[in-house]
Amino acid sequence: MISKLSKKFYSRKTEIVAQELLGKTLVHKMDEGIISGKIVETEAYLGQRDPGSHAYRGITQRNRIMFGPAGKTYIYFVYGNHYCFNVVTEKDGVSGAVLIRALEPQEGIKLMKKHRRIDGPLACLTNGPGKLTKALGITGSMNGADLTGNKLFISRIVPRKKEIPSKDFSIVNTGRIGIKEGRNLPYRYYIEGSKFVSRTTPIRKQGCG
DNA sequence: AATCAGATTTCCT
DNA sequence: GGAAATCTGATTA
Repeated sequence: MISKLSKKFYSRKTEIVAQELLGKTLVHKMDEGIISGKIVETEAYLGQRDPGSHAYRGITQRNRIMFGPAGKTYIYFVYGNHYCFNVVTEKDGVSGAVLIRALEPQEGIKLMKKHRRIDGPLACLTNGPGKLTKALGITGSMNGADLTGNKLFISRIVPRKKEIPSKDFSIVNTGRIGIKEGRNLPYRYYIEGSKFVSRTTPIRKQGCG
């Protein structure tokens, strides 16, 4: 049984949501077909207390979604080339978001390869924040979209009675990647041993390119 | 394996 | 003007 995560799930502390998103499935239903992947790596970006967060210096045109109600997407453009996909957390009026950094491809692998325009190993398709948005067909026009809708959402497997618990992995907690301020704060989480985490992971070097 | 330019938007010192 | 929550392809050893 599959169940979509509710607004209530997202309306909690950012660090909690970041950890609980691990193992859940991000789904994008497009005209071309369904694309989905298991979330294996996340980072928490807090509000005014967190120097690594876009929300650190208060509300701006770009980051205003982070201050609104939970369960929306916050998508921004970085380094002139890439989109990063976040989910908004916390109560309405409190800023916070979780960056999805890596997925393990599930459905629609052919479409992912088409979007990425590569035909390499599976582990190289969605192992980074810029890569996964491209593979799933997520663009800036979806900024602020509601994750409780039917096109783009996150779901969890609800185990039937007596089945294995849905969380059968350990979480590794480290500092965040790609930022200068607040880099040492322990707000990055990933599934121990996953081969699909982003390339700047000490776990192993990936020959992706 | 390591380093680096280039893509080029949004926000700030 | 310069840095930023990144990735690719080229160049150097």
